[in-house]
Amino acid sequence: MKNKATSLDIAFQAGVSQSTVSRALRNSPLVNPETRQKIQRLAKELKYKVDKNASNLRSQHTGTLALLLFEDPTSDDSMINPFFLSMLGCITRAAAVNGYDLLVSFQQLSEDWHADYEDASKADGLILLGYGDYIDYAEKLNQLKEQETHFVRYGSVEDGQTGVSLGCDNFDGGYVMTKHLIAQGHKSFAFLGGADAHCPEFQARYQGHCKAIVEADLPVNQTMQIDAISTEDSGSDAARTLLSLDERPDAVFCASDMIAVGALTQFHRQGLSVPDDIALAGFDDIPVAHLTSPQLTTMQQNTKLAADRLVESLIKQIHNTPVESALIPAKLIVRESCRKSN
Amino acid sequence: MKNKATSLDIAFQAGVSQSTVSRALRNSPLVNPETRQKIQRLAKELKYKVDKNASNLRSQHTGTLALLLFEDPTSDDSMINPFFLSMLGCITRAAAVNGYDLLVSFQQLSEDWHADYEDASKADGLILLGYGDYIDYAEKLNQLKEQETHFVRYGSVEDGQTGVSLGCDNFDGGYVMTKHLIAQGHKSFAFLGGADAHCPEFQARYQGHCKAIVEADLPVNQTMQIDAISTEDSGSDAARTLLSLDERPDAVFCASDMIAVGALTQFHRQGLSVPDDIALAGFDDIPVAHLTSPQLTTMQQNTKLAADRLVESLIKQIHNTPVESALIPAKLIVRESCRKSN
DNA sequence: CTGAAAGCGCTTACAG
DNA sequence: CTGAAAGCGCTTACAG
Repeated sequence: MKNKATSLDIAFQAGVSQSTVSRALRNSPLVNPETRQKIQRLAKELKYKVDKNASNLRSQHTGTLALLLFEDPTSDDSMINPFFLSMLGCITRAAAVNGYDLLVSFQQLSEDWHADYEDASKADGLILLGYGDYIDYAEKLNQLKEQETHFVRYGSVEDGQTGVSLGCDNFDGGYVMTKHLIAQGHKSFAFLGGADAHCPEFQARYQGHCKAIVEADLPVNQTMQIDAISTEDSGSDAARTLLSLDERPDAVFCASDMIAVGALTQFHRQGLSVPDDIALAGFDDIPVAHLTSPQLTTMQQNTKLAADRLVESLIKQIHNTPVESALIPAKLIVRESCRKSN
Repeated sequence: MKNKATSLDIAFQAGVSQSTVSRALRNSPLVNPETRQKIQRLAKELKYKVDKNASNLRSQHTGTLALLLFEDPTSDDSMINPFFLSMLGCITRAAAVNGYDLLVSFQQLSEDWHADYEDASKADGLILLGYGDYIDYAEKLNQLKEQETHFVRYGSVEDGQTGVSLGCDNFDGGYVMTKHLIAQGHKSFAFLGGADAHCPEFQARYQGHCKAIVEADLPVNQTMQIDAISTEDSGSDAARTLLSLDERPDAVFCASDMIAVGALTQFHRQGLSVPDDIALAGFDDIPVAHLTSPQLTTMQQNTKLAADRLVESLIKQIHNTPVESALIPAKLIVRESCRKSN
């Protein structure tokens, strides 16, 4: 980039002041239409672009949003959870549509994330995305709040949380899926996925799952809840643990599709047929879910809708419009992996 | 963000000049170690962060890289090609490792991309990623060059291209895969994917494919090359067209895994068994490739390696170190979809 | 509607 | 090793 044109160059050529150039370029009504047109034409000719650093510095906002993606430290380094990848894609688009740039950052690499972004005047607001230990990061949310940083979180939505969160209605999702499983005639169940406060999203799915079982007067078997994080390997391990137990459930509900995919591989490896020997359900509806064999029945999270809401909510906060946390419903997608087993 | 601390606040509390604070914070050797420590401690206490806009404006560089992702306008709006999604993830990481921020942008939304980023002083350099009509965009590359914008492109690598490109060795990839198919005993082939200059990557894969066939003294059948873009639907359509022809090939080589996945679905729908009735191979090794049934034999593009190289090359250019275009080899991943059919 | 001037918060010669 | 000063390229009161 040599000899970049500045607003002064344009002012000189247009025979007006630099202030007028600045106004004309931002379509201020305070400028004569003819002057404006002349200036805008000149700007195009000179390939002039407003220097963002200068304008941001002066006006004290950035026109960019930052997306902080947390990753489970145990997850495979080279592979990002496809669900978040999909969210990332949709958020990028939503930000662009609203005229914001998007700064993307992975947060395994910096412990100081809570301060890094807005403090550095890089972004007007933050989108927080990812699994990760909720208990660890609840405190950082308080710091963000204290600094009056604008942020939205995608994740579990509960009363008393700091800041605004959007998230899938995990409890209802777990409930709906389990009702479906019961309606298919299944009577005993396993749940693959961590189900404690460290991972409140999975926990809510589990609680919804249990509610449906109890409502159907079926027994909840605690030993059938096996921890797993959202990776194929972890799902596979959990499935192996499950199959080593004395009894085998009719249906296995996995806290995420990644877990389900891992479990499916394990079931096949041990000679079990899905859904004939054992039914299998996931959560998320990631792109692979309809490509596995059998195709996976799952609860769909609408990533495009979620991304739009996230960006909208953040921009409202930036404009000081009050916003509230909200739940986004998940949708049951019935495919092949849960057909009645007898 | 209220009352944000500035370097002046620190200078005042430390009893030194603002210049010294600036130097101390950037670890300049020109500052007394004790003074430096005092200043750095103070900065931490006050949660001070350097204002990027101000420092970028003054020093005339941004510390950020911009990733421009082109998309095939025909592709499904809500779904980004998983191969590029994976690249996006790896590039984000690679940028972070090198101390750069990453601005992500989808380029269906702006025709003016060639000017938008570096000109606006948003980024020190550009990474160009995506399929898209090469002929359309070759000219824009010239504009970038003319403006002395730093950029790297991921895509086809050919002599006489403007700027520096990194890319998979598509020709060799097509060749290696086809040799494998031949070694499995297959004698007649179809190729699913566009094979003209608008999509030079697919074209190169096709040319490598043909070379292997010719070398084996087998006939190349032009009617068996069926256009497709890299989506499931397009692959499925191409497979349908293929099956409507008079003869059926032993093996189908798809220009991408997405095409292969679509083709697989179509074959199953028409009652064909893969690989027993027809062998199927892909290209990319996207995450679903090992989850289909049968698992897909494919040529793997190492996205992590590619991302590292892309970022490295761009940073070198920013530092005015000369860099060259280069090819990254693809790796044959043999799975189940190509076993000999008899 | 327009211009002159201040100033956003830094970095970096320059002088000591 | 340190400080005073200039200046990056804008936006925005302020005065006309």
